[in-house]
Amino acid sequence: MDVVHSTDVELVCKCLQVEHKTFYFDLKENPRGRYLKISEKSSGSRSTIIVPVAGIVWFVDLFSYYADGDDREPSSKELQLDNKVFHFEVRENAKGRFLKVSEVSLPSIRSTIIVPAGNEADEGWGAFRNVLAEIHETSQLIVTLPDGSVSSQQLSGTPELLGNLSDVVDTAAYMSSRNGKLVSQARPLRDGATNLLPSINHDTGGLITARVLRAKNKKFYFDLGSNARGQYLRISEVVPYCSIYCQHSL
DNA sequence: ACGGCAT
Repeated sequence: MDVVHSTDVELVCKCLQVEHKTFYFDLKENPRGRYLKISEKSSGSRSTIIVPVAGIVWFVDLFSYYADGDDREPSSKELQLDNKVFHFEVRENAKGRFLKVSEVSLPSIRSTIIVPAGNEADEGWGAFRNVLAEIHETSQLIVTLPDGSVSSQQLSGTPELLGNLSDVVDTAAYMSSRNGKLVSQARPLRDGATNLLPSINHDTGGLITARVLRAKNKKFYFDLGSNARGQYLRISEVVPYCSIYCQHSL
């Protein structure tokens, strides 16, 4: 199924357990752009839809609509993006209510995931919406630079900063070990987090102080390096595998 | 601990 020798870079990965199902969210990037791969795994079987990055915010909106469901029966929705159409449809069977999300891309390739409604506001559709919203926010924090130069980005009003921070750091670790290119770091507004970031001093030609960041049970190493293509920041993490993140977060 | 969809 999956292409083993993929050149696509993983920017963010999250997973969500709903009832007996596990959903995997992978924000990836290749030269054509970014996309979100959403997979569901249930007792061996697995299905996947691919959402172009521009569609994530619409998915947040649509899942909000279904999760916040007022009294009347929610209607089916369609979302057209690039060359695909996504169909959203609420159904019910003996096991409960669920949302069927189908992707149809031409010529006639269809894939579907089934998202259980869940029993409370913060599970099922609501939890799904929250994960999508986090990924959307994180995607905006991550900037990949084609020329390998360092830049920092001033952001304001970012909630849940530490959660987003570790996502960004994971990305940086992956990208710098892969091709030596750089990922800019968002500057958190929360004091505790700000102090842990490497400092980039533009007055001294972008000198970076190496540091170690501990977040939860993870450890990240920040090191400044340089090669023929310029200066870069290497950020290493002890356990860089997506599947292990998911196990930890469950 | 499911399992839906639909080929």
